[in-house]
Amino acid sequence: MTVPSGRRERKKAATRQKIADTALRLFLERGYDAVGIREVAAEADVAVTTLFSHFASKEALVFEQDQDFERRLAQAVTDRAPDEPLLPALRREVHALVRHCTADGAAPIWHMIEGSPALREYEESMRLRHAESLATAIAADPGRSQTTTACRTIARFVIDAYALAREAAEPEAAVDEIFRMIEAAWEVASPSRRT
Amino acid sequence: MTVPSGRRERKKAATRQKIADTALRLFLERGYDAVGIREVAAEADVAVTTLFSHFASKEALVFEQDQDFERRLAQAVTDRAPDEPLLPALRREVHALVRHCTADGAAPIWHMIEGSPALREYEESMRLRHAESLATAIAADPGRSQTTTACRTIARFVIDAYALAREAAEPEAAVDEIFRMIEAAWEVASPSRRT
DNA sequence: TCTGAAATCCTAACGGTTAGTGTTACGGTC
DNA sequence: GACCGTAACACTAACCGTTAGGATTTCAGA
Repeated sequence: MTVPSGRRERKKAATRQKIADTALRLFLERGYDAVGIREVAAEADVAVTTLFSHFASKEALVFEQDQDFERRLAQAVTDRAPDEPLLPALRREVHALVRHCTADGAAPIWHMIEGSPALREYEESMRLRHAESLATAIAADPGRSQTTTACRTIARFVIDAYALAREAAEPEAAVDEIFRMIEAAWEVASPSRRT
Repeated sequence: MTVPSGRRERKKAATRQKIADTALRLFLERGYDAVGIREVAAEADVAVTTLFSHFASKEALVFEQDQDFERRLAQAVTDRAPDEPLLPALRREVHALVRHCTADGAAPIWHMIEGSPALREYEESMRLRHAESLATAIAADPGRSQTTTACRTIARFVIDAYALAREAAEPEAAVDEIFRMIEAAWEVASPSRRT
C-alpha cells in the first residue's frame, strides 16, 4: 500500500506517452485506418496487450486528453467566483476549449477525426459522458432551484454548443450565438430569477 | 429499369424481416453480447454476407426503425399545417415518439440497449444523423429568419429533448419541460418575432 | 427462351480486442 | 542486502465483427 513513490509511476507514464505519441505520429503520417494496432504496438516497442492496458480502444489513442476536457468543464462550474452566474462561466470555458481545438497545430488532428466514422462516433459517446458529468456538477451547485431534468438539459445544450461551434464557419461567434439561446432556456427553467 | 414489380422485392423484404426478427429474439433471450453474428445468420438460415447486405452492422439489427424515426421528425416540420408554428409541431412529434418508446412492449428492448455500451454508442451516432437531417428540414422552412447555426442548434436541442425525456422519471412531463426551454431559446434566436 | 442483374451463398481472411499464462522490475520489509 | 508481493509487461492464441472475392441461384423483361 502507501503511496507508490517514483520510478514505477514514471516508467508507466513514459510508456503510456510513448504509445500515444507513436500512435498519433503514425496516424497522421499514413491515416487512421491504414495503421493497425499491431503496428502501433511494434513501433512503440510494446506488446499489444500492454497497449490495451493503457488505452481502452484504438480510438482512445487519439482522444488522449479526454479526461482533462471532462474535468475542465466540471471545474468551470465548481471553481468559479462565488458571485459569478453559472452560464457566463461555462461560456468562458467553452470559448477556451473551442479556441484550443481550432488552434493551428490541432487542425490535422481534427481533420483526421472528421475523416473517420469510428472516431466521430467515439467522440460522440465521449460527449455523452461529458454532458453527464457536467449535469452532475450543475445539479450540485448551491443556491440553485432548477429541476434535475433542467440541469441535465442545460448540460447537454452546453456540450452541443461546443460541438456545433467547432464546425461553424466562425467558431467564436457561434459560441456566443448559441449561449444566448442557452441563457434564455436557463432563465425559463428558473422558478424565480437569480442565476 | 421500370418498377421492379413484385416477387423479388417481397422476398427481399421477407428475408430482411426474418433476419431482424430472429436477431431480436435471440438478443432478448440470451443477451446482445452473448449472441454472435454467425449464430444469428445460422438461425435465420442465411449466409453471414447476406445478413450484412441487409444491415450495415450488428447494432443496426436492433435499431431497425431508424429511418422511420428520421423521416417522421423531418415530416413533422415539412408536413405541418401552414399556420402552425414550428416548435409545437415538433413537440407533438417528440411526444409521440417518446410514448412509442416507453410503451409496454418496448421496455425489454430499451433495457437491453442501456445494458450494452456498443448499442448506446450506436444510438448516439444515430441521433447525430437525425439532428442533421432535422436541421436541414428546419433550415428549409419558408418564412424563417434564423441563422444556420441557430437552426442546427435547435435541431440538436430537440433531439436532446427526446433522449433526455426517455430517461426521465416522467417522460411526458419532461418533454413539456424541455420544450419550454427550447421555445425560449428559439425566441431569442429570432431577429423579429413570428415563428 | 434467353439474358442481365439482383440476391444469395461460400470461403477465407483482416483487424480490434481479450483470456490465459508467464516473466520481469520495482517498492517496502525484515 | 536478501525476500516477497505486486504492478507492469510480454507472448500466444484465439474470438468476433466485418469485408473481399468470386460462384451460384432466381427473377424480370425482351
